[in-house]
Amino acid sequence: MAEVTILIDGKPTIVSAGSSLFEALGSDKRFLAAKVNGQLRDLALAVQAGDDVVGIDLVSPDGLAILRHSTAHVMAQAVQEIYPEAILGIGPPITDGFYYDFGNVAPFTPESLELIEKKMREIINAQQKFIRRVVTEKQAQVELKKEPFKLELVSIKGAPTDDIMEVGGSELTIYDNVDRNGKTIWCDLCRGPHIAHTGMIKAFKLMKTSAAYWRGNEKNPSVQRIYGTAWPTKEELNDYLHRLAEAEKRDHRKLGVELDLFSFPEEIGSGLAVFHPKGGIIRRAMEDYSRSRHESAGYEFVYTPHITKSNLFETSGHLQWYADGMYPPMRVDEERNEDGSIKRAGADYYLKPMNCPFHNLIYRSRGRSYRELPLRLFEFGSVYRYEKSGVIHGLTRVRGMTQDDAHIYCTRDQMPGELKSLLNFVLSLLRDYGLDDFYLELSTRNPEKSIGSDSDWQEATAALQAAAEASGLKLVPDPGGAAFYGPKFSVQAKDAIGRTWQMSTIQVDFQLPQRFELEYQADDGSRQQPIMIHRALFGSVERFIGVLTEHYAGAFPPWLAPTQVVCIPVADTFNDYLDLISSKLCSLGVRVEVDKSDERMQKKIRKAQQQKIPFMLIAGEVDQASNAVSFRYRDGTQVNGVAIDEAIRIILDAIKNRSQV
RNA sequence: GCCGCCUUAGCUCAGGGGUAGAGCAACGCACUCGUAAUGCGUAGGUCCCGGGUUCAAUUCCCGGAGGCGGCUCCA
Repeated sequence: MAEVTILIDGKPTIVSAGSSLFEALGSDKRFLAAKVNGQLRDLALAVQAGDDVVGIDLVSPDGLAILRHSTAHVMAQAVQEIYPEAILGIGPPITDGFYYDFGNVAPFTPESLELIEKKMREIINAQQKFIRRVVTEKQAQVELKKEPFKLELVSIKGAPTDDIMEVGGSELTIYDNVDRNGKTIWCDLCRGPHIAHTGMIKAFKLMKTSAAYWRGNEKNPSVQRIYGTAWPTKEELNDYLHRLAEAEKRDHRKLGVELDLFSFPEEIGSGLAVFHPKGGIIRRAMEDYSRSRHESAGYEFVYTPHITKSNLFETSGHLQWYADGMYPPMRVDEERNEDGSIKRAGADYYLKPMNCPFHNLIYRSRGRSYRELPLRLFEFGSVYRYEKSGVIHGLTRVRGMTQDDAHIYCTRDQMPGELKSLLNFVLSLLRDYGLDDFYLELSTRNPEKSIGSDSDWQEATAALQAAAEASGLKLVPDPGGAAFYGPKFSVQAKDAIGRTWQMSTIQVDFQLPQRFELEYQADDGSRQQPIMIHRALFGSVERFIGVLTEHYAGAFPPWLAPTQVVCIPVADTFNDYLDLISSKLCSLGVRVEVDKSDERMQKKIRKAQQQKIPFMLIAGEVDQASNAVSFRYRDGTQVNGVAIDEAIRIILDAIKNRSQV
């Protein structure tokens, strides 16, 4: 038999001509696909001389994606068996799972998901093979005549469609699902690759349903989407479900209720939060620390109103660009005659969606000298944005929020240095709040949604890029993601369970200085336009509290914790002893309570634990006799017999150092 | 804004065409206790709001508000 040489994992290997990839890879069941000359292929494909082959393991990212994509196919097959009228959209793998879109079908319900899961299990048990078949465009059109979405995909083939799994590469392929008797049960247009047969799906679950727009466009018809997940083993599926449950436990909306931090009273309106006393303490501690850091970094504090006449936002351009995102105006001072005609024209006042126009007015309230630059104006500024009802989410997406907003006015020469030191400032402050895993995203110009000269954009983008690179952090490009007036980078932070949150944004702006005709007098006596840098560090205070709540799972470090110390007497005869310690702590500024309720001490511990209070100080006869207390921490560890002075020092140190306990 | 689901005591949730229940929390009494729930008792409801059907609606229907999961959007 003829033999050919191929590369396996880069090593020349001799295999018999016509071998499948599966055979070439030693019939190793760990592999479910292979990368051939850089392209993912089915294992059933025959090797060609000179092929560069790498086996794709089930546990690799590519392997998981293939498994999930194949599971999506099985789901689509199940859906069409139950709802024959359903037409197929697309079904790609996504992070931790997959989805598939269907047209011409009523919304799925939890009951229909159960039916579909059951049908999927039948298909999996039948071990149907995925067989790849190359078709011409004509053939595909004939075979898919009942699948209008697929026909649309066939017709756009050739356009760069790398992100669509159904078509791509140089040829059109259909995958047939074939049963043990060789009969084709179902087929789907797909570029593949797939697992060899459905029996390789060991663990899957349908997760949720949603409506979506065909090809993600609001103008297109709506499709019904089912999300699912699939894993190599049942254990991994269970681990994944467990991770989801853990994430749910740290949901700040849930913790906000349990810890009595904040709420969203229906009476006020959607997306508008109130902070309760305990949430208020966290907020004040955060803000106070931020203020003191800003003060030492050379910022000046300003205050501006929440509403303004429309002309300010006409000057800034917001009314032209973002009127949809603003609350509608209030018309004031209008007077009408008896016939309803206008006697005196009123003025439209708007709630402010941004602080920058106000800061610009402060800048130009008098002449400015180059000696004043960089001028750094800081404000905890409340802004209101009319977010669509469907996007509002706890504290992370609201209609009313407080930005820790600053605008830095500087010369062109100062800009690169200012950006660099700004980024360091931002990162150092975020670290103090307990976030320490970052990367940066650089959002550059969207030509269709922006104004300004190319050279300005290029200069600003280069300065941002240089500052970002100097930080040594990973920089991810976000082409076209910039706001209309200038490029920005944003600091993305990873939380305790690895989720990323967009935190600070740093944005360069040539436009507003021009629109507001901002000037300074340079050292040669000429009048120059300053550059403006916008930056919010928390993004919004509300959102930052939401993120920190989830990051810490409600167990805030002592400096932020609403109650820092709770004193628990073993019996109420020790109340007075703990009162003494508590009043000492209190006089040192510690937020401390003595639990004098009628409960047993175990119950008090449980209560303090549920409130996630950092320090429990327990005292009974043994402690009192030696002028000591016993510590219990949130993780259950205890340190007994700590002398009172030492205990106070431990608590004060943790607060002062902003350390976690 | 779009699609689906949901809304019953402070919280978590059961129930169901004949005006309602549990656990926890709250309050009271007893218990005085060494590291995550002592016992007993009391009180607590416009069953989200408005309209309709019905002898009767918290329950069924329509509309609205709010929430949840997605989609879309995110200066």
